[in-house]
Amino acid sequence: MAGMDALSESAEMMIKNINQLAANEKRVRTSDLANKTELKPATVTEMIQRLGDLGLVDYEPYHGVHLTKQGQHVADVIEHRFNILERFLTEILGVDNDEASEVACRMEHVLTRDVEHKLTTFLGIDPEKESELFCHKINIEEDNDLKYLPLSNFKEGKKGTVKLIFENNELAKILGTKGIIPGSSLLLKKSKNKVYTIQNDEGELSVDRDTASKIILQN
Amino acid sequence: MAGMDALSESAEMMIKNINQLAANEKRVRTSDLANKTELKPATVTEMIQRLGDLGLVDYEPYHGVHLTKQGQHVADVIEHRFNILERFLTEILGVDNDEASEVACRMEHVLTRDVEHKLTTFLGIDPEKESELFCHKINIEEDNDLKYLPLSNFKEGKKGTVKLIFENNELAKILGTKGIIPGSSLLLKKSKNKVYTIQNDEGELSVDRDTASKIILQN
DNA sequence: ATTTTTATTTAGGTAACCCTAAATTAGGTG
DNA sequence: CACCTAATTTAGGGTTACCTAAATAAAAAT
Repeated sequence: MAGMDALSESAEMMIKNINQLAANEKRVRTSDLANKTELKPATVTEMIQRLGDLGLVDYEPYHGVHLTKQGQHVADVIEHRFNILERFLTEILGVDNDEASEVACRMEHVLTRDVEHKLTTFLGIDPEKESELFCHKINIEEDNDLKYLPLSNFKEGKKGTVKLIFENNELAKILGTKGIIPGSSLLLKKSKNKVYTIQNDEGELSVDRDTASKIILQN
Repeated sequence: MAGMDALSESAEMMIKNINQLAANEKRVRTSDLANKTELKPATVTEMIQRLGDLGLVDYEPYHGVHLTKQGQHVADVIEHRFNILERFLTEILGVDNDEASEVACRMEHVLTRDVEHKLTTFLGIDPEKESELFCHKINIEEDNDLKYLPLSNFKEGKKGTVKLIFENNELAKILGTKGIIPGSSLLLKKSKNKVYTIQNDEGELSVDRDTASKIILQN
């Protein structure tokens, strides 16, 4: 592919903003971008010219820009990374929304594919839903190298150790009565139609995907 | 304070490298920095001149640099952020060492104090040890806004809900028999001499700091 | 102590990002 | 359709962060 070098943060931000404004209008105008980015129009023109040269946007002087297929892909990746980071910061660390948004917006540019992927699975996001939502296909390949993994992303027939259980107090209690507590082992017998059938010393039970996403295992 | 604007990533990296080389020699030479950073000597000279103007290094032409108090503080903050990020990436996400190191090295420049702090407490690091290790005093103030918090960083007399229990399988089992499972409530009665005395429906028990750092609560 | 070698700095150049001010184009108005 | 206004681009300037090549200072060697 052409232009495979890493894009600058500024360039990625411009693409992100073009993508966001493109929701309203087909061709995004220079002044709208200037407004959104708080840059001067002249600066925006310069940037989109550069992006045009890189084949990331289709730029017609005096008539705005829109993302090329390649540019759209970049936008989707950035968008996804932002969402993942923001969720991690707010849901797990408890960072307040504004700050989480700002920090995520800076971090999104330095995430690698692998870290993004691992963070995604750590958050227990359904890969299917994910690709719907973010238009960014994540290849799930082998996750055997991931230390912590939600049950929802576990493989059939795989055995793991429960490391932690997220969120739902009721849920945790119920699972506890079935021997599913941190430290215990379990086997994922079947995952079919979003129903996860697990087996442990005390027998078998099935849980839904939402529940499965809250049980974090080590494989 | 003078020069309170955010430093560039390049500037922060240079300070970090000066600090690391300073372990061997008092005054760090241009060529050593050039080697370590893979920049040309002329570039290094230019950078350290800028840092000198900012009061971050003490620069004597032809005789190398060393960090000023102010520069040392920047180095300590960066170092700490790097360590925290690296630990999170390897220990929690299971990212492999080389990639974790690289990503942490990029992310360290965009972490805010608050996120750094919350990540630190999330990892269950003892604030005391931390300041020894990293020479970077974290003010622990109010952590009431943090959703997830290890017992080791909980306040005496505070009640919380167990959200998850990390790592030690044996430990989790034992805690489980005492009613400490995700979803259950507990009260931290006393934390003294690194012994944490907790109370719940089933009675009282005491745990050491290491154990306490593995019990994550929601307050 | 002078010379040679090596380290360092200065000088001058490029590209990315930002700006302001001046030119230009597009699009609506009379 | 010529005109005016608002949007846009071009021209020209500044800073940071890199570079190479030339000059200079320090250190080592004879």
